[in-house]
Amino acid sequence: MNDGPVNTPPSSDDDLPEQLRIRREKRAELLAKGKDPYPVEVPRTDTLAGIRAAFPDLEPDTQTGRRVRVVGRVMFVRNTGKLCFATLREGDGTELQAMLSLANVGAESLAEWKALVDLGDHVLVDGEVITSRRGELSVMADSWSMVAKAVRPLPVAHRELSEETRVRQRYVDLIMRPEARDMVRARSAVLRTLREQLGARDYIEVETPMLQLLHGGATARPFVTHANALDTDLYLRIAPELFLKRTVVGGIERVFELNRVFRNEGIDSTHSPEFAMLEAYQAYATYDDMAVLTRELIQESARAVFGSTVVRHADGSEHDLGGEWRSVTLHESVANAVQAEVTPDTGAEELRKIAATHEVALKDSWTAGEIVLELFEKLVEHTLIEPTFVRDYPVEVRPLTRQHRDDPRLAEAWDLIVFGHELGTAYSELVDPVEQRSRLHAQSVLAAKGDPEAMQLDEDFLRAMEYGMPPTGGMGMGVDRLLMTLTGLGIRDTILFPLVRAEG
RNA sequence: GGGCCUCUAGCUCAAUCGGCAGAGCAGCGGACUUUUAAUCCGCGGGUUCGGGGUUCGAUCCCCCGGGGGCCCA
Repeated sequence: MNDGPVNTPPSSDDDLPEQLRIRREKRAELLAKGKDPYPVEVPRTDTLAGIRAAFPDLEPDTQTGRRVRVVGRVMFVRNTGKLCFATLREGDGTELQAMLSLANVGAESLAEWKALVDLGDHVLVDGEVITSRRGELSVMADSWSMVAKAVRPLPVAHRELSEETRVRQRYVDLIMRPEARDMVRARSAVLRTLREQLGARDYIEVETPMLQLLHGGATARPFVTHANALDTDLYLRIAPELFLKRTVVGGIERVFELNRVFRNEGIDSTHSPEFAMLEAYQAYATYDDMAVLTRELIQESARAVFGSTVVRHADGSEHDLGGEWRSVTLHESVANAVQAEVTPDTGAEELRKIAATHEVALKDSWTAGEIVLELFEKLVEHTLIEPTFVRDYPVEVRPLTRQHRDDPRLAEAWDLIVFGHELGTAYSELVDPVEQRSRLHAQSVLAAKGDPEAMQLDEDFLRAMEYGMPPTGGMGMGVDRLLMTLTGLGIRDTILFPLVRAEG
């Protein structure tokens, strides 16, 4: 709760804007007439969708004899003298017309309908399924009652909702915009698909700590909180990786977690401070195996949303994510972009010259590997539109990845880039506890020097690894990013209630 | 963190050069028994994001602060 004006009751209804005051008066009038504006139970017999399905194509001016009681939110009203029309809508967006005639409901009930029902109200209509003379499938009311009075008016239905209202008042966005409702369903379909597909491959879903004594598994700035009972600071996890690896050590050979991680960093159209992450680990697998898994998970997610690997973006464009995806090494991709030879043998000095000619700013402390990664991020990443696995990163930028079997300066790691953004990553995991200790020690030195993103030395994680971790492939993928890839929308459209600043 | 744009009625937006703050939808009153964003007649509705300044006079110009968007870091 905050103390914003939303939570502060006005001193009297007189202070309210006219339309809110009038609706409150209508609520009071219902109560005065002994009619509950918010009844506890609603004797619905049929959904609007059910009625539409049962009577798909009636002739105009048909009486079915079918008596129903339906509920819905009033989206449009067309009140005439003795015959009123209203468009009712239920949760999935299905609409059905209600008709109220003087002859059927009587003068008093019709007058109350006109006086007390506003756009946005939920109403119950008891009547017969008919079609109007114009052929509109309708319920011709014998009676009606209020189901839930809306005391705040809905936005105009025929204008775009402002960006701010869409995000701050998602409930309004969901009422007004089918695309907002579609996203909720698309996200659910993707989450269900990921779980089903992993389950079908004998992966076990686990839940590991979100509150952690040490943060690790990624390079990112964490949120800090405090546990009173332990009188100690805790971190909200930036990744589940180190606990999932402990799980693999324990013999759970195929394991995944699909839940929220938290990073105390920038907020923009591609970054949210809390986001949903999938991580999966498979013993006796490599980063090549994880590439196949990742591609299949994404392609199945596309099928779950679109019925096909062809995804449709909000701008109307279509993109086929089907088939095999191309791979390129990090150094090849940079060499191609800068039109010069760039290999693991290229020295830092040479790379600095290349960076200068392409106006890429570098830090003095960076190694050759770090410079190549910067060149990739600045010059290449946004150009990779079709799904591309970018492979074999410098070992110093992947502290949890094993050295490449063919070149110890490289790590067996790939990033998956789609539409110019990183969608997922995978490693052949580092499982040598001695090597892992030395890598984390280097990270902890960086942390001691003040790098807030460096990893901490997690002795318990190293102890687990000392018991022997099998060779393992691991992958991670941002679920919000996956939804963005599938829909072409920004991250705040994929998250139902994204973080927003407190209202002023 | 920096730059640019923006904030006006319930909602979406206007307002000329600094001169009585308007429209559509929504609302209220009236007419209308087949409407589809119903239509027709009439009427209300404003802390112009907040604070300060300049001015006879500020939605408009200046300063500080807040919210939102876009671009950059």
